[in-house]
Amino acid sequence: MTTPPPGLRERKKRATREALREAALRLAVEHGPDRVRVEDIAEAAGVSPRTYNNYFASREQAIVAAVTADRETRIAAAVAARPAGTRLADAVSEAVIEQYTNPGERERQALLLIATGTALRDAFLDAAAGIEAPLTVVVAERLTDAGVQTARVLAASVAAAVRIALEGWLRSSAGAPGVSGADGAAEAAGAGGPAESLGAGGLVVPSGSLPDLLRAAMAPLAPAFDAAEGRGGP
Amino acid sequence: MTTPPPGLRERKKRATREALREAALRLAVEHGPDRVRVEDIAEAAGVSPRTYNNYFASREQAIVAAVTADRETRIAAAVAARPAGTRLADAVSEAVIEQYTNPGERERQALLLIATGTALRDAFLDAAAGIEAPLTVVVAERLTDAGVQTARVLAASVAAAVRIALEGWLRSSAGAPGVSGADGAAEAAGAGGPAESLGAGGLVVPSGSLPDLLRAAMAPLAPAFDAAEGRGGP
DNA sequence: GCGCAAACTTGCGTGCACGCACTTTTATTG
DNA sequence: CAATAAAAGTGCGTGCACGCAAGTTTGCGC
Repeated sequence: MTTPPPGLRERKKRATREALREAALRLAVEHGPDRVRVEDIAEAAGVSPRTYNNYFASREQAIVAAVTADRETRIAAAVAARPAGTRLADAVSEAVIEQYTNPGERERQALLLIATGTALRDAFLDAAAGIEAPLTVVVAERLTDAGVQTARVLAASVAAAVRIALEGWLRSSAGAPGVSGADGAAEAAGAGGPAESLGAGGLVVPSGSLPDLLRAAMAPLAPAFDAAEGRGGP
Repeated sequence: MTTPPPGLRERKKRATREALREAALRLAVEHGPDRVRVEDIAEAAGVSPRTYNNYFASREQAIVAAVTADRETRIAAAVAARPAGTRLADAVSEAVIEQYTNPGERERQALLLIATGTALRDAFLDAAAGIEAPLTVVVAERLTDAGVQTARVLAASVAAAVRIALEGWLRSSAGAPGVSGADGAAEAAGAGGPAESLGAGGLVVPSGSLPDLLRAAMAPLAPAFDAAEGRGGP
């Protein structure tokens, strides 16, 4: 029903994607992230440069994908796997933390690489937004009463919280610009006054462990989940 | 204290930015969004093409900025203007709706233009994320007990809710791809099954008015704001 | 007024994203 | 198994984002 035979066509696609991912990561580690051209990655994967962009929309996405892989769908699956009676807020929170808790050695090396430059960092944070769509599906399943729109908002809020936690986690040696991790649009406003003072002052958890940061970031959303589930107080 | 004299340098910058914005919008309306090159916009604003990118990171940003302008900072100001006793959730919600409720004729024309293509739509939604930083500041002011991290998450959630509302609002004639409006990262997951069925079924508010959509999108977050404020039940 | 330092602009060059048209490969149907 | 449809890969051309290293303007202290 799900995948009778995966189909030869599909296998080739996945193989190509994985080849590109790994080639991108390997070359980036070997020569430094800025000294790798798309042409090199494509060649290392045995494919045309043009084909590269059929798989990844930006150069950084390929590198980041080597770490991200299909984390999003696994999070959704992990949420769906929790028993039906559990508090949705807990189910989501634990599923997310569980999937972001990896002692993988290769991933740690990749993350070190990602933390070096702004471009890769942004791509990594953008990739984290990928959990929104799968999360919306599973959340909507449990919130049949509240409507799809509520599920959308809650899933997006979780994605935002994850992004914030990751931002805080990556903020170690490099000076992060400000509060928001969004693209240049914020700068266009020209306000640029008090935001820095917030970003600069490290009042909150200088650099705690990632699970703790994730838990702390998602905690404020729990009441919203409870209300959507119909749980009044406790 | 805020702006003793704005300074001649700053005035020129703002003038250049505005010239670029308006030139971009005018040319896009005249010749269609895809038939305007950066070179044309720069020339119309009397500036070098290279300088254009010193003000806007992408071609679409300039066009969108003509509508967005400094809406973000006005939202923050509107929140700060509410009396201190009001429920924070209401203050934020009303401030946002207030700033997105404009019967401006020129803006309506621009939004019609924006809705035509995918690129402009995405840029517009991205620009909406610009409210996050200013919102974080004002929310953090009122939530001194809960900590800055909570303010960050709540502000980001509001920004996400606004994005979702705008997505739903723009979904009229053009077929939107799915649930998430994020960039191509979601597609990389390969899940792509149930998400479409959610996006396709227009169960929730076929195309209500924007204020209603915004209100509905932000409503699920109200319990989170209440809890952060220390308000137990009501 | 004078000159200095910082900020803004600009030309140039590089790599990249992506539309279009075309070839090659895979899947399906009679 | 052949014919045909669908989909992925590829070459090419265009416009764009952005780093770098000048050139130019603005602000400020003397």
